[in-house]
Amino acid sequence: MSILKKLNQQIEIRANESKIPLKNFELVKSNRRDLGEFQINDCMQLASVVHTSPVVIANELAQVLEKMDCFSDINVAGPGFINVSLKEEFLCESLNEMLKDIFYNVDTLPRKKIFMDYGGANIAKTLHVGHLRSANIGEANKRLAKFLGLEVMSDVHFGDIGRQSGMVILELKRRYPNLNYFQTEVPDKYDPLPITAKELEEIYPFSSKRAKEDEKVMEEVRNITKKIEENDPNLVALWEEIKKISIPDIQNIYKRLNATFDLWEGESDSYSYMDELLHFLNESHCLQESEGAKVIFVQTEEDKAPMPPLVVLQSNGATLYATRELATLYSRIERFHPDEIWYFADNRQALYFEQFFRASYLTHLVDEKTTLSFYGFGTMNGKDGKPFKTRDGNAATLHTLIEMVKEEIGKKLSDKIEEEKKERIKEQITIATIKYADFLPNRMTDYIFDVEKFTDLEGKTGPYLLYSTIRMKSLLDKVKDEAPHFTTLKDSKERQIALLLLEFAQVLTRSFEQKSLHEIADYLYQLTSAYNSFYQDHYILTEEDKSLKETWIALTKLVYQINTTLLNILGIEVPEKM
RNA sequence: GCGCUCGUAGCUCAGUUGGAUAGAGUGUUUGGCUACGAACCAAAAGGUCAGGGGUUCGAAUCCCUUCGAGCGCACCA
Repeated sequence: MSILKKLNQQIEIRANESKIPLKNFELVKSNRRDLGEFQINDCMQLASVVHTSPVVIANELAQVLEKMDCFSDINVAGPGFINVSLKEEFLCESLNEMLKDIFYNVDTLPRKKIFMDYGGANIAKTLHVGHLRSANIGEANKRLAKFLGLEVMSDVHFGDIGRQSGMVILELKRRYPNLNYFQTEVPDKYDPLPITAKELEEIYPFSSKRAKEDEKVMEEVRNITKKIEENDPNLVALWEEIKKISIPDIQNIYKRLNATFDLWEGESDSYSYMDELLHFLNESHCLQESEGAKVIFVQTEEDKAPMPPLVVLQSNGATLYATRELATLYSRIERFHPDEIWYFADNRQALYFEQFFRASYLTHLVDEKTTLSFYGFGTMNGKDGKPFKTRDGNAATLHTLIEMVKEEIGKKLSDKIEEEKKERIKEQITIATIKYADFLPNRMTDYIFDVEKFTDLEGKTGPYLLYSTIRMKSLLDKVKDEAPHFTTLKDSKERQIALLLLEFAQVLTRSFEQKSLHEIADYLYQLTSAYNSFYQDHYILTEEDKSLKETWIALTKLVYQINTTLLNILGIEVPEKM
């Protein structure tokens, strides 16, 4: 159990023994550092429960704390606040334990199996900046969950079938009508595809625009889409070829972003479970006919707003996104038996996921013990507040963003780095810059995509964290033979770092609960910046006071460990030099 | 129309299970490299927490209301 959690529990138990009914007690980091390191606000609320003045309760609680031997400077202030600081010995002992094993200050979780769905790239559409969030947030949550002791598994869940396939194939047919995929009989051998990944990227938006402008074209798209679904051998073969062109590109970008997936499956993989699913849904008697389509009604009496039914089969009998999602869920439950399934996607899909979840429970596709969760994230907008588009009207590709940032990094890279290492280091700093900038805002809120924000290399940025962490490493390399140990913590800058180190467990737990990494991102900056300020004040290597020097090295070592641990959770690599 | 999210420093964002004096980065002005890596450190200036009302010992945070923004609302994904 983490240091502060242990402390909180002890305080609560002892307070209860003294008839002070503290509940869910937590020491709060003080925002009045002049009065103490932690504050206790609970006495004001307790006053109305026990019908005593808050100051009287505060004084009683202060006496309990006095006996505990880990606090100093206990004082009651204002309407009933208690301010306390930690004793130097307690702080040193705690940090020494943490130095031995970082998990001394981590609250691990009971083992559970989590299946995660993030990424969501579409075949034949290049990844754009909007895909950054899903990859980053999903991957970091996966790493965080694993770090806290959960069993996790992830699937990229490609959008590899559906209307877009109809769109792309129709346009391909228009441009290359003589390809033998388009003849009626099945050829002995299919023609090689004459297109590159680059052309593929251009085809989808082109075709999509045509279909939107002309209902006849849209009808053709629907027909082709349906034919693929009905297993038309030529069209299926063609689509498989298109996937082969598209997927390596996508995988490459995910790899660059350090996003890893245990499964590289797609919506189309759900087809092998489709018959079973439809049979299951029929048996559940939840499927109803409405306006020619087969739907599941998911509205309940408690709903204040209208909740549209989930369409499972279109009027023409074709499946859609929801159907494939249900089939995918069916297969995941059957194959992996997860305790929880987490979906990471844009907030705009919130209503859809609500329908999908309700349908899943209603039909008993999942039982009540299995938790389905949707974790939405904000949209990445341009400066005009609308989803980000470049000047030519298309969304900026992730590839372009990465290369743009990389160019800036290249300009600042130290000349001392060996030529053969430069490329790799440049890449590491680039990815760190982009990822860290993406992690800073809260998961839920929309944020403005600004190239300047991503190409900024100073201040609260990825390069700042890398630079500082590398500098710590460089220092530690110079003192390898010393035995670092906390023996004294008096100076306010050192104590501030120490308090931040104690907070480590809480930061992890809160981030995990909220599935938002901005707290970890912010904590990394706070810790690093507190350390840098301390670093500037002292020359560690030449310090003559031995116990002071040992403590400072211990401090450096622990901050370094926390930094590398957290950066790793965020999916950010630390280069050896920069 | 109904619903969801939001409005905090010039800009970009934290802070919302109610706590004391609302924070950071950036930008502006200024100071610090012959000592462990200056992609660093230090200082100043910058606020009607969109407006109004309410709840209470206490509100950026909870409730009501006005204004403003974005998103979603069955055969797309």
